[in-house]
Amino acid sequence: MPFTLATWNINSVRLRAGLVERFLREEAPDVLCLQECKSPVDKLPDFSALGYGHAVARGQKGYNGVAILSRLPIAEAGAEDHAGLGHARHIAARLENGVTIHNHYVPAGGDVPDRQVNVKFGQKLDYLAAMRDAFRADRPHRAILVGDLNIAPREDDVWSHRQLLKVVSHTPVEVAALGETQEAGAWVDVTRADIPAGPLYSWWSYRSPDWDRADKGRRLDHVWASADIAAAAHSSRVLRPVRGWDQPSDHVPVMASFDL
Amino acid sequence: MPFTLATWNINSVRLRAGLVERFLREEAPDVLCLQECKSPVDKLPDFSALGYGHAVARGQKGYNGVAILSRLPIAEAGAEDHAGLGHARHIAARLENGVTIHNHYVPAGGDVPDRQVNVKFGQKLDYLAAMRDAFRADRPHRAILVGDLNIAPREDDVWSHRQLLKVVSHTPVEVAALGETQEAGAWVDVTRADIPAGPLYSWWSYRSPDWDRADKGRRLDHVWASADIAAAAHSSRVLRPVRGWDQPSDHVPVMASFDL
DNA sequence: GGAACAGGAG
DNA sequence: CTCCTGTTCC
Repeated sequence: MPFTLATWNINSVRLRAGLVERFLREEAPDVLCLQECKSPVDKLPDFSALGYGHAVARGQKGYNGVAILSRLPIAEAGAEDHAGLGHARHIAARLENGVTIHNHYVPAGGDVPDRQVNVKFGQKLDYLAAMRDAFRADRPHRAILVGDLNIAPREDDVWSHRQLLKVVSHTPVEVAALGETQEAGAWVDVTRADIPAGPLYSWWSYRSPDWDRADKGRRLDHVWASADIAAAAHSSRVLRPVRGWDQPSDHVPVMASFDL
Repeated sequence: MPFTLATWNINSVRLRAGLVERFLREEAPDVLCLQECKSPVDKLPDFSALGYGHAVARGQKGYNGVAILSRLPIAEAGAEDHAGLGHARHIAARLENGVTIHNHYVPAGGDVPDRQVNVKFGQKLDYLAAMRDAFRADRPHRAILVGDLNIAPREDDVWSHRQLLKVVSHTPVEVAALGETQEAGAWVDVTRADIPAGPLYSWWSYRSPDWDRADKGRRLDHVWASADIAAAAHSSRVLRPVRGWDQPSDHVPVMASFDL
């Protein structure tokens, strides 16, 4: 059975509940994974009227927060606190079709790409290492991993490879860490399998007013599939126009479909 | 020559520049006095395109701030720091027709109506005493005093006289202080001269979502005239519907006309 | 640039 | 409840 899935760093789900509604109405994915909800779980907006009667979430007061909204029943849910940060950065749901969805919000990592002087950068690397170790211990099957991984791994995932080599999100040490994580789970980058080459961004800073023309984007949001179901993936999309909606998130949704 | 005047505590003039515009278009007073502009003077919105080419203002960063917008030329402006609080709470303008307009934002006075335990209450009484002394020293002529005086003096100026007797804005000590100030300048309460009896409110708390139905208002905003021109006043109005505008101030405009 | 929080004020 | 000012974080 085919299904479609989306991931979106919403940057406050309560402030942008209207945008989420619009997206759900227009695109109607079977599953939407959100990051940076910035809301306690008991204050999350309710999207069940739009058909998303199945949901799991982890939240904290002003930061982080992840949620999975689903039109399909959720058989089981789980969450992990990778690297013991005490942050709401991961939630997982197994659907009744046997597919497990992991929704991650990897730490942004601060400004300075040096764990000696910037603890947040260390936490980011630790988080990625914890993910890696988990996949080594328990090889994912029939699994999809999505989220804001806060790393743009490829040269064509950023507007300027050279200018971003020392900028957190595109440094070689981060790209290597993400590569290890991906390899540990034998994850296939579904977006890049479908759209193999060329500039592709899912995030544009708020600091540039003319984001569309300047186009200084990065591909921070990802859809990965475990090797056994990767061939079922198709129709990947990065919904750039959403960045132009009223009062937008700085991230746009990334989607994929699976014939399972 | 007849002219109309309005006073309005706008609670951030930059946030509500659109409401001010709407009010100026719909009511077109010759003079609008604003309080709680909450803006440095150099960042005030410009209303000259609507015909208010004459303006004087005093501002400070996040608090207080008063302004007089006028369609008529301003001959002279002045300001006083009553009670030496260092706040932008008063500005005056003499129009070319010889009328002097005083625009006041009297301190709110905090929660506890006791100057021994609440310095803000003492400041409020001191401010009113300083106004009183100024009027004793210099009896106003051809003058109009408007503003948010933060006192509802009469029983029918509040939704419940009994329930507000110990609430700052309607305590006997404040009402007495306001009375002394009024008497010192022989000021006539123009609004109550025109609308002699019955409930009349210019402010409804934000804290009650259903302000209109509950109607727990207070008349905190006033238009006074010096005795020599009081007879020229007429057509007083309190623009209650403005409280229902989108993103409103908690105060509404109070207006009066003068045939001078 | 934008959103969260805390703290002060109304 | 809704401002403003800071601070932190992305």
